[in-house]
Amino acid sequence: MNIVEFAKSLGLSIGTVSRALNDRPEVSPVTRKMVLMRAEEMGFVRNANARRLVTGQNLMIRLECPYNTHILSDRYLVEMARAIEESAVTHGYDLLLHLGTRQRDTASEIESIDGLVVIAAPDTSVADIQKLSHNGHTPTVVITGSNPLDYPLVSYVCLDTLPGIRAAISRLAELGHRRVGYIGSDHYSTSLRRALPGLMTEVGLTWNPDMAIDAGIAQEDGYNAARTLLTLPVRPTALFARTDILASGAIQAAHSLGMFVPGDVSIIGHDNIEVAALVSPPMTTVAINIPEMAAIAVRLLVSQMVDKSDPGVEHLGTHLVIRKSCGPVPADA
Amino acid sequence: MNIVEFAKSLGLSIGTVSRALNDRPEVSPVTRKMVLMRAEEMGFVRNANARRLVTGQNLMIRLECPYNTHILSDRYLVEMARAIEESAVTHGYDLLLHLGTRQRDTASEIESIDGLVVIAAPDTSVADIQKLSHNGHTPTVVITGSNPLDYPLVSYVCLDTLPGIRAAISRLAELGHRRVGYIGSDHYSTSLRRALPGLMTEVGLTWNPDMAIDAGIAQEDGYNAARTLLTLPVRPTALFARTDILASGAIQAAHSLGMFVPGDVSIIGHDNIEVAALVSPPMTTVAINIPEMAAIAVRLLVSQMVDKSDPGVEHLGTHLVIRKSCGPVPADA
DNA sequence: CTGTTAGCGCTTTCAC
DNA sequence: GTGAAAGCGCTAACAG
Repeated sequence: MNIVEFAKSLGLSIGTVSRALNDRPEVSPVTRKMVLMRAEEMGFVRNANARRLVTGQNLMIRLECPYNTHILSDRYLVEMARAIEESAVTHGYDLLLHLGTRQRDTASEIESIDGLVVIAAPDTSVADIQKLSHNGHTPTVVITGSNPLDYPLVSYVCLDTLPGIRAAISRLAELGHRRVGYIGSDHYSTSLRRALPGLMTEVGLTWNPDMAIDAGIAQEDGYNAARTLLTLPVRPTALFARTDILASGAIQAAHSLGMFVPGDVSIIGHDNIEVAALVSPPMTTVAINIPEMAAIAVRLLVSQMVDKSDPGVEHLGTHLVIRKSCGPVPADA
Repeated sequence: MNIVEFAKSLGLSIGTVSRALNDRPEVSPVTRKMVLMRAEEMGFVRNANARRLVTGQNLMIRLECPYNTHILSDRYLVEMARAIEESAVTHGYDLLLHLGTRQRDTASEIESIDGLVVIAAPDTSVADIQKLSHNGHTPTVVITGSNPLDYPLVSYVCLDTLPGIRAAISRLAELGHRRVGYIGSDHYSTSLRRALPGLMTEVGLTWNPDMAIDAGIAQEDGYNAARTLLTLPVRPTALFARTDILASGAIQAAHSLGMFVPGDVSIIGHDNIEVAALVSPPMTTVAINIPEMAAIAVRLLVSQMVDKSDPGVEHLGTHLVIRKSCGPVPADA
């Protein structure tokens, strides 16, 4: 059934019906109510494609995820997608999903979306963003774990991780630790590596470059790095790992050396992915406020799409989640 | 730019251009090549909404996920989404995402999709499916961890979990275990509870109803159940948990009792979610072939959408993934 | 407040 | 093999 038949069955013109359905002010309350009621009754729904064609609005945004989600982890992705969808829906938008599995040119649907949310991976480049946003012609917001890219035609939601990391190592200092090992990943943040010495001495820890290892991204990398650190002649009494995955490897390494966590060594992770709460012991870690990140992203995007405002940049902090993987420095250390 | 301007700039009629772009046979090879080339050059892309309107094809399927993903876990969801997207894209379809966060009536977009993939949760009902599929009017496939629902107007992809579970406990028997505890979840499968006694005695284990606990779904439930089982006067030497989440709780329970896994107690999970590989020790578990499940789902859906064939039902098995949480029965037990 | 009508951009007959 | 023209179902501008 289309609007013509529907209008006919009500004895009204299609114009009136359309106005009623669109909640326009020019239609009498009585008529509107009647139209709405009968549409419900008869199950009449307007053809979305015709509406999109004539209005030029798709009410659809695309979520573009990196293929390789390493850092983000699946939990991150699902939570992010869920939060973005929620925000999008409240603004009246639907969510189209690209999980990065496709080869073909995405240009084929250039006009089928109103905006784009890109979840950036560590290796996302300016060229990627440029292509995805069609040189900035499609309103776009990029969600990144670090800093904005050098491409000002799109919006950015960025993470300020330093304060949260400072809180993490500061907690270790309060627990009496002095020698804290760092299991890093230059893959994600070379800036942290640079800031770390200052950060550590600031909170009262001793900085020792031999206790900072640039591991990779896999759990095994964390395992190996932790084995190295924990078998040092003068070993660290606590470890901070740049990701929970690395930290979970570190926990396994401690166990493999017959050490208890947190009895013999304290461990802190970063990201608060699902695993963090499920490992044994549950992991103290630095958490990202994903719903807020998503809400900010959608807000930036909507203001580009609807208000035609310029792209913007917003920052967001992290916070420490305390579980059971940290304790006081062991007496014999 | 629309097709009129584009055609004009080529000195052709819109009919010819349209035919060339649609790869119709009636157009001369020379013309076709020219049209395609210039479209690329000039960046001309046809308006998707106009095409959808006139063809009645949306080339879009919706993925409907349960809000509460407990069992499925996020990994399951992401992998499933990724696999479904991949299959969908090879068939030319895009993926619309509903993560179950919305309240409003989905009827508003009834005609904007060609088909629907529903990931069923344990509590998904016939009424849910009926509503989502618009009484079977929208081609639909339901992916379920157990059996088809009593609603034959849609397709189903089902999991045959029993053979995989049999393989799991059979492995425990081979390792010399006799007393195996079961941490179940009637939430997911009451059928397993019924089949278990037979299964256990079949593979050579002793069946003892006191060693079967109906836990809940949270990690803590697995923890509590395992504490109960492992402090029995005559305790089980191995545990099989219905989900990896429960199993991860069981590992923590063992640690809390000063037991080593697998030295003192062997533990097997089910589902092979991300966590399974990351806990300490990495968990032996029963795995689901998610990409295959997704591929089957999309195939069933496409044959409904394109070939107008009737809904079907397909089954799929699971397999055991051996990691490090199982070992021989301890000598003193 | 309501009815009439001109498109939105495309596909697809129907002529030639 | 190509061009002309009739819609697809809707919204919005224009009359009344």
